[in-house]
Amino acid sequence: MANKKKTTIKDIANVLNISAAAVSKALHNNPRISDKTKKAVLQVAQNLNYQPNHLASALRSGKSKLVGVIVPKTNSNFFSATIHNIEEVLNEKGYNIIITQSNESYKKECANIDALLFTQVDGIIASMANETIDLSHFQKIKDAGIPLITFDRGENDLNVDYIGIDDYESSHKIVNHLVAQDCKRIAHIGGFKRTRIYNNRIKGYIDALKKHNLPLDNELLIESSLTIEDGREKMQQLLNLTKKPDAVYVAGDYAALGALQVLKEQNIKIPEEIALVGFGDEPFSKMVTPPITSVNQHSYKIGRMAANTFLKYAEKDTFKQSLHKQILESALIIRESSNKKPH
Amino acid sequence: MANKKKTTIKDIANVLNISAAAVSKALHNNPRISDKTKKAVLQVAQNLNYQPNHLASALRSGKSKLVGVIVPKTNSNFFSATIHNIEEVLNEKGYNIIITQSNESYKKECANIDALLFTQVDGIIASMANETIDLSHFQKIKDAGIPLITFDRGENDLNVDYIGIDDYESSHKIVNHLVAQDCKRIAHIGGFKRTRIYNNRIKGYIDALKKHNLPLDNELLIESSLTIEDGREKMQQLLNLTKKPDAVYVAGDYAALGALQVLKEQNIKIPEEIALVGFGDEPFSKMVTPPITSVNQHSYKIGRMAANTFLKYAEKDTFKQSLHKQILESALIIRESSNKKPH
DNA sequence: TACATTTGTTTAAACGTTTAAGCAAAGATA
DNA sequence: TATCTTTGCTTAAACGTTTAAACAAATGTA
Repeated sequence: MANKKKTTIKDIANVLNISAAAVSKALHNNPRISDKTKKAVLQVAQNLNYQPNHLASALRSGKSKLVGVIVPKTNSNFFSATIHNIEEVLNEKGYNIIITQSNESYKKECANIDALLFTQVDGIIASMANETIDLSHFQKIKDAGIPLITFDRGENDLNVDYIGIDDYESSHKIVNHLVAQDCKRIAHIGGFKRTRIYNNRIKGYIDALKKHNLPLDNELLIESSLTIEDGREKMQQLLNLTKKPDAVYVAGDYAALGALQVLKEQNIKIPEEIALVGFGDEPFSKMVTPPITSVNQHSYKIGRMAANTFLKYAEKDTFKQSLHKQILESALIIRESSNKKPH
Repeated sequence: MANKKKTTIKDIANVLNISAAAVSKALHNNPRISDKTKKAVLQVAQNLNYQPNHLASALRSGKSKLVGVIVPKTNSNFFSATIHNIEEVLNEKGYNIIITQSNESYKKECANIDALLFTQVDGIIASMANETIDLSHFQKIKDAGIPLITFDRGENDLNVDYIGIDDYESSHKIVNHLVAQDCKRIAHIGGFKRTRIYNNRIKGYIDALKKHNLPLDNELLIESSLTIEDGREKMQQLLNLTKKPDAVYVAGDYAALGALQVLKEQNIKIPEEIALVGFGDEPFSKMVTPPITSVNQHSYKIGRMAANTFLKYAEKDTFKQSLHKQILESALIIRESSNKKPH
């Protein structure tokens, strides 16, 4: 049955013949309330199954104790794990999080921000959609006077905190590894250039090739949406070249899986004929045949750092954000797909 | 810069020299307000960048326009897609959703419920954690007088709405298919028996075997957590049997992937020596080698139905829930891993 | 004893909105 | 003309909390 009347602070006050204010203070363990009263209040609260009305306290205090999280997709291991860690840190401090997904859509991202601001969140932790170029919707968050923390996919122009790995350096690690495997024609199926992290990976790839005096061939550098399907398509495109690559570095594990699939269908030996490297270290990467070399992005640390960065601002009653990057070193996990000489 | 003062309904009223009540009504397009006033209010609201304070209106109206969603994990395609569809339906009706994940933990699920009730959500759409046996925390939701809609993982004892596929029947479809492939010793790596859906799959498996007069061998029926790792382990356990199975039906695609891995490592021909079937139709299932036969759970429809069921209650000011199941027929997607005779 | 301080509470206003009730002015009815 | 209805607004209370200010009683101080 629905619509029971909820117990309020006043009900408790009536039972004990004290004021609502006293009850509120007792519940907040105010030192000016006697232990006797506190005990009585707690007891009655329990008996009446009192549940504080968050809306009322949030309205009065101006703090909702809610933090919004915006991610492109929840069904990636990286984002799922990051969210989990954000939650763990924030729950401990009495915050709850509202997760929203943009599905890589700019429009959805705008809607998400509106919804979160509408809910009066105390801050937002976000990773941007692929589609996003214009940043004015993020400006709304800053205008609302609440902290905005970005991670993985951020933009310098926002002038806020950012937590992520060094994508440029990660590309170097990958190319270095492939060169050490005697690869000479290394292709890159990258993400969209307009997304900063993918652009950095591309830059890192290009610069690393230069460093090793490898020719930079335009047909070896392809932009992709990084879905499984697109990974297949772009791999096929590479195989259609007259001068095929001997290594392919894919900027995402899902697309790498698609690429792997195509290679196997065509009986191309991995890593002997073509070595394959992914990015993101999804759980399936170590489970497919052959296991795919990938880059671990420390979702654990990133989530915790993002949450702690928010908390830093939340404690202050006034603050000013500026571009402040916290960059973690990524870890290249070498597996069979690129390892020609196992120990 | 932080902490700008926000524009309220009163600020608008002051500018126009009318009452706050008139502004509120104008914003809600109340027929008793003149068009002239409405236009003026809208104009001023825009100029002052007025954003309604959701907390205040929610407090006053008793409706937060927020719906809580609880899932075991967001990084599964099924749940991610379901959430997306729930969101789509609810957003259209002015609701926002708060996603929380239990990570299959009973404790976390309790915490999630507390957090959602604390946030004064207008209803909760939930799929239960594997660990959950005791249901008293869900009782809290009913006690709060808000609708509870369960999907995929529910329990009859809760006496609320449930939306899901027919797990029992799905097992029949799988066994029927495997029998048609001439399989005689069909194993089942199932989920935890205490979880209703997995129990139903197990029951369906057993009854289907009986129907086909196949022997029910206890060592062929294994309980698993259905992670990739556990899938590996349980597959190995089956391979260690003196009388190996000639088909394995795994109750989840992640575990099926682990099983596939082990089979391939040991050069067992799929599907000739052992046929493999998964459950859930994760995106990777059609991409691995060989592609895994699986069951599609209609996440699209389930999400929309769950959302619409909630809306049905939300519109009423009083309601009574009871066990009401909406069961969808699942779809068996036959792929190479179990298809001995392609067309 | 007289005054100051501490303790434990109450009163009342506030947070920003919604809404029932009231009311004056304008328009309709007869 | 007198009365009824409609229109367009205002007033004031309410939602459930928090909190500054006030205050009485108890305790401490000299």
